Amino acid sequence: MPDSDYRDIRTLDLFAEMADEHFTALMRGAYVQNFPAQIELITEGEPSDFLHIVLAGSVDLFSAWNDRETSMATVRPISTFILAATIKDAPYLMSARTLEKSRIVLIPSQDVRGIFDVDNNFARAIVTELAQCYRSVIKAQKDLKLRTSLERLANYLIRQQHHAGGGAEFKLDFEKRRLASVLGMTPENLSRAFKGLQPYGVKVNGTLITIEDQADLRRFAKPNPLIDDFST
Amino acid sequence: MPDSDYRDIRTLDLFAEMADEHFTALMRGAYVQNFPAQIELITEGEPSDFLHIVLAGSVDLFSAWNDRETSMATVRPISTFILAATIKDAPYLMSARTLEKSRIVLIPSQDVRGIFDVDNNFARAIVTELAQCYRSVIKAQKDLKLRTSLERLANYLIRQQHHAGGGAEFKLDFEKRRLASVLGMTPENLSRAFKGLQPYGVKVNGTLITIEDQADLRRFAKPNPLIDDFST
DNA sequence: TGAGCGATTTGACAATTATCAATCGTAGAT
DNA sequence: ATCTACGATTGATAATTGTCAAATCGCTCA
Repeated sequence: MPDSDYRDIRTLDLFAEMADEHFTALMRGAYVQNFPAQIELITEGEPSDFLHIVLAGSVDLFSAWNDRETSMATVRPISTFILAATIKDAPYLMSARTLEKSRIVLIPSQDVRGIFDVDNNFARAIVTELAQCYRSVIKAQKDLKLRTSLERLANYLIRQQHHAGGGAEFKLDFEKRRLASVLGMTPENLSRAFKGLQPYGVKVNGTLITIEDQADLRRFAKPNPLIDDFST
Repeated sequence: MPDSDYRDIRTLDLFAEMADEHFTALMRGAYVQNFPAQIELITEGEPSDFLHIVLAGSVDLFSAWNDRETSMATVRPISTFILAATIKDAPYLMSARTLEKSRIVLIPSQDVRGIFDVDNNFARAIVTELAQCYRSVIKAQKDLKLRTSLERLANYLIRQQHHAGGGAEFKLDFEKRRLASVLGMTPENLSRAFKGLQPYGVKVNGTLITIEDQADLRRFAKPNPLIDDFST
C-alpha cells in the first residue's frame, strides 16, 4: 500500500488513537484497489468479509426488496462503511456500488475484530463511530416519518447549501435520480418538488441550484438541528 | 437500590462482563424510580444527563417536528435506551414517555462515560450494543422506504406472531394508534390496512389477531431476514 | 346499570405520491 | 456536425395515504 494511503487512513478518527503495531497489523492484511464506476462492491445478505474505506471517489449504499430499490446513503472520502456488520460478524444489510471511479481499501473483518479485542483505543474509537452512525440514521428516520417529500427536499437543499459554503448558488453533488431515491421519492416526483419550491425562491438549472432568499426557504423548511445537523 | 434490581441489571449484556468495582461504582450513582403511565421521562434536544434502563413497564421513544409526532420505538424490560446520546454527550434525538406504570433506573451519563474510559469490557459491550441498535434502525429504514403501509403491517403481524410463539392467534402488544405511528401511518389508515389484509386470512377482533393461513399472508408480505429479523 | 369518555372505525373527500408514456435536453460517440 | 443513449421533465392518470367529521365500540366508574 502506498505511503500516502497509509497516512490518510491513519488520520481517520477510527484509527488515529490505536497502537502503531496494531495499525500496522491491520494494514498488512489490507489491500487497496481502484474500481471503475458502477461496480457492486458488496451485496446485502452476504457475510461481512471486509471493512471498507473509501479513499477517493464515492460509494452508494443501497438496498433492495421485492424488485424495489432505494439509496440509503452515500459514502465519500475519507470514511469507512459496513463497520457494524464487521464488528457483529453479521451479514451486510446494504449493498454498495461505486458511483464513479473509486479507490477503496479492504480490511479483512477478521483482522478488525481481532485488533478490536486487544486494542482498547481502537474499541473506543469504534464506539464513537457507531454512536455517530446510529444518530445519523435516527435523524434520517425522523426526516422520513415527519416530513413530506417537499419538506425533505427543502431541508436537503438548505443542508447542501450550508455544506457548499453558504452561497446562493451551489451544485447538487449527485444525479437527481439518486437524490430522489435518497429522499424517498421517485425521480418524477423530485422534478415536481423542485417546481413546488419555486415560490420559495429556489431556481434549478440542471445541477445548479440558486436559492434567492434563504430566509424564505427556511420559513417553509423549518430546519431543525435534531434532524438536519449531521455533526452532533 | 434493591438487590433484585441490582442483579437484573448486572445480567444485561451491556453490564455482564465489566469489573465488579466498576459496576458497583455505576450503581452507587444510579437511582431507581417508579413512574406512572404517560410521564415524559426525557425530551428531545435536552442534554443527555442519564442513561436509562427499563426494569418493568414499557417506554415509548418518539419524536416531534412542526406539530407532527411519530413513535420511533418501544423499549421493554430489560433494556437500556439513549445509550448513543450518553456516550457522545450529545442532546437526545428522541423523547421518551412511559406507556404504563414503569420502573426505571437512571445512571448519570457522566458516570457511564467515566467507566467507559477505564473499563475495556464495558467499552466492548457498548460496541456490541450500538452495532445492534444501528442495524435495527437500518432495518426499520428499509421497511419504511421499500414497503407500502399494507406490506409493513403484514410483516409486522408476521413478526409479532413469531414473537408470540407462532400460534394462529395472538394479541397486539400495544394500542392501535401507537402501532399506526410506529408503522408510519395514521390510525385511520391502519384500520383500513387491517381490512386490506382480510383477503390474506387476517382476522382482527379488538386487540386479538388471528392469522388463518400463514403461508398465504407470507406470500403477500414477503418477509426478509435483512429487514424483519431483529436478532441479527 | 348506565353515563361518559376515549379509542377505533367508517365515510367522504383531499392531498400526496407513484406509474406510465411521451418528449426534451444534453453529453459522449462516431 | 450528427447520431445516440440516457437522464430529466411533462402530462395524464391511478394508487396510496392523510384529513375531517361522524358514528360506533368498549371500558371505567359512579
